[in-house]
Amino acid sequence: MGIQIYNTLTRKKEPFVPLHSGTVSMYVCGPTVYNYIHIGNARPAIFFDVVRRYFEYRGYEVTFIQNFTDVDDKLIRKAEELGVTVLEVADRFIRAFEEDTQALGVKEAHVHPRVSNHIEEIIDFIQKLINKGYAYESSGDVYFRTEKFPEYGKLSHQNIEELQAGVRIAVNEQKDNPLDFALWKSAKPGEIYWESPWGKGRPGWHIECSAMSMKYLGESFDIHGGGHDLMFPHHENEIAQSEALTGHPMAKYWMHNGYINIDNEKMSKSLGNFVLVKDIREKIAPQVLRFFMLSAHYRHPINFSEDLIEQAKNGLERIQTAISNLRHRQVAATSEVNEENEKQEIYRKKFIEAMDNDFNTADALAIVFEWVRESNQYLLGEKVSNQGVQVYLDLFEEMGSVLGLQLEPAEEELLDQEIEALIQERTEARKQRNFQRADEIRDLLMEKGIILEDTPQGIRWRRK
RNA sequence: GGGAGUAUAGCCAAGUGGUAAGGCACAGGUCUGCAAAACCUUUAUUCCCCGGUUCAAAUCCGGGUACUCCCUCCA
Repeated sequence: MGIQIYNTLTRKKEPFVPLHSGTVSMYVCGPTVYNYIHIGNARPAIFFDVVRRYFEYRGYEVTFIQNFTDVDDKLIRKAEELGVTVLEVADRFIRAFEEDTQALGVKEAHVHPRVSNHIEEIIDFIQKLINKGYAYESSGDVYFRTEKFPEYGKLSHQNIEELQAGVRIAVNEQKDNPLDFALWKSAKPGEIYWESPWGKGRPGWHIECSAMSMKYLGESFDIHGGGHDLMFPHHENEIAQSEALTGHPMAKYWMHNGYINIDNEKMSKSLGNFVLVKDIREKIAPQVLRFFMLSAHYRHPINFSEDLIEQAKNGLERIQTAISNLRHRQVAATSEVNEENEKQEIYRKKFIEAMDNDFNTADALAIVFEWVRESNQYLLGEKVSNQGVQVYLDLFEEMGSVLGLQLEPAEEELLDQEIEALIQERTEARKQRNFQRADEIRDLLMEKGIILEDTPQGIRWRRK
């Protein structure tokens, strides 16, 4: 079957056929860097990272571009607030973005183009649109003439008449038509600006993605991704700009991820319920957040609450425990019999089948859990070999790396001597069937956050 | 007004024509000195409601109901 992708443009799942055999070019709308990212920003970051990893896993050479919007109204306001320049604000929050996404296990994009570094390309793009009659200058601003582009609305499946009827914004006198959107905005006094044929100003929001994707990926590329809310008007406008200029489809597949609600409510400034990644990282392991995000289909909305995070945490722990069970047995395993390869192949196929189906990470995780059961059952059997254990570990590693999940428990740091001594003492006590003392020690260590387990292969411990 | 989406067990969540995955929680059992971990078993005659198509529907069609999002900056 191969990889199937749900394409917003056609509203159907389609087989993925790359523009250029063996390669995938993708562009994902990145954040406006005026603040720390919240968990709503984390969803596309994590999800499209999985898309990228999966393509790589399937042998494609991927070029992954994600922009930073570093010039816009929100940045200008923030800069005033902080008494620094717009670009200093951007630098600061780009660093924060990198820290947060790195913690979430997101691989770095190949290029993170910034608007402020691409003004020349943007001006050039706009000039060409004007030359072709798709844009017009109006007292220092430049607008895109939407009625010149008959396909306007094809992505969000709305037609121009209905859009016009629904326009809620105050009519801007500069525009010929309320649906026209800004390509270039003239600078107000004191604002950051660049020189242009239309005077001092800065790019409108949508043009950056058209200009920068074209620069790095060409006039047509494979996949354009972003949040569901960007579908209209942002992506619609990108299509209008790019396709008006080039006459070719901008992207072949458009992918949109669903929203995150907090306790069943939309995240919004007025409700004050924004959850920042940097804050949540202090309370829950980033891996748990990542696991949580991947436990539902990317196009469905998900709800965020403490209770659901707790569920995710416990689920992830089941997988990690299975792996440490394998590690624990690895040294002791003796039998040389290994009949697990066939089983591994079956589960690998199931995993690929799940991911092929429009990146169904929820299904893929279900396969990981089935592998957990297989693994635990294996360890229960008579014939456990190091080779067999390795077969289980290998597929865990393989699936984990596609999902970007660190399934292997973190390297256990050494216990301090006092605790080491207590464990020793307890082992002795158990030998002498002094269970009272043994239980005492176990309780004591439990208070220190260390869980002791007695296994046929000897005692083992883990942190709570 | 226009567009899009969601409704599946206590909770989360796949499945989109062939007779309900997986996880969390809960209960019983096995193992254990007791635990933990693990394994086994049980847990939705049924997928928001009402009609229809079909040998067969959670899945398709029609009509409702509820909730969410977009059309204004937004992931």
